Amino acid sequence: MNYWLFKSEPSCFSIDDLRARNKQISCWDGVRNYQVRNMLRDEIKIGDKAFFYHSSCTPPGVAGIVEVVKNGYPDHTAWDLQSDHFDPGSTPENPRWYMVDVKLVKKFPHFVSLDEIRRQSHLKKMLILRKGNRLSITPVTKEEWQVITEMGK
DNA sequence: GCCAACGTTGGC
DNA sequence: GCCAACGTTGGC
Repeated sequence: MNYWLFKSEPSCFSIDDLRARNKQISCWDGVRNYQVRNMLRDEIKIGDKAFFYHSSCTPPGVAGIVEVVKNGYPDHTAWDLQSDHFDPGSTPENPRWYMVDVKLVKKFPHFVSLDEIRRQSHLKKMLILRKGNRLSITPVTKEEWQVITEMGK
């Protein structure tokens, strides 16, 4: 079982939006980066857990935990003309983009801000802290997982 | 295959 | 709104 960090802008899709969903399950759609696509298609599996990270907001940080409940499958928003993520290069016959389904495990009682993460010596190597990191999904080590989970209590 | 121009991300 | 950093695009 692997650990991940999933970024989302809360103005677009927040942890409370997920909580409001039927069964607190949602597809994680809209990824349009090949490296992250490969993770969604090949590496991220049912039972994996991920931090739900709020980006481009004040403050940014980890809002809670989700669990993967469906393995990678084609992201149909890519062939939806109405979607912001429409991509004419992707078709049902030859899908270019993938997504997984996630289910809310918990919203942290204590939101773990980026600032707190930065100040924690055990978290210095997190990819989220690397300048210029452009991946909306990044792997998380077991130690990082445990530290942040503890901070969220 | 190079690389300049452009677009996007995301913290501040 | 700024801007650094990176990915993508497209002409050559």
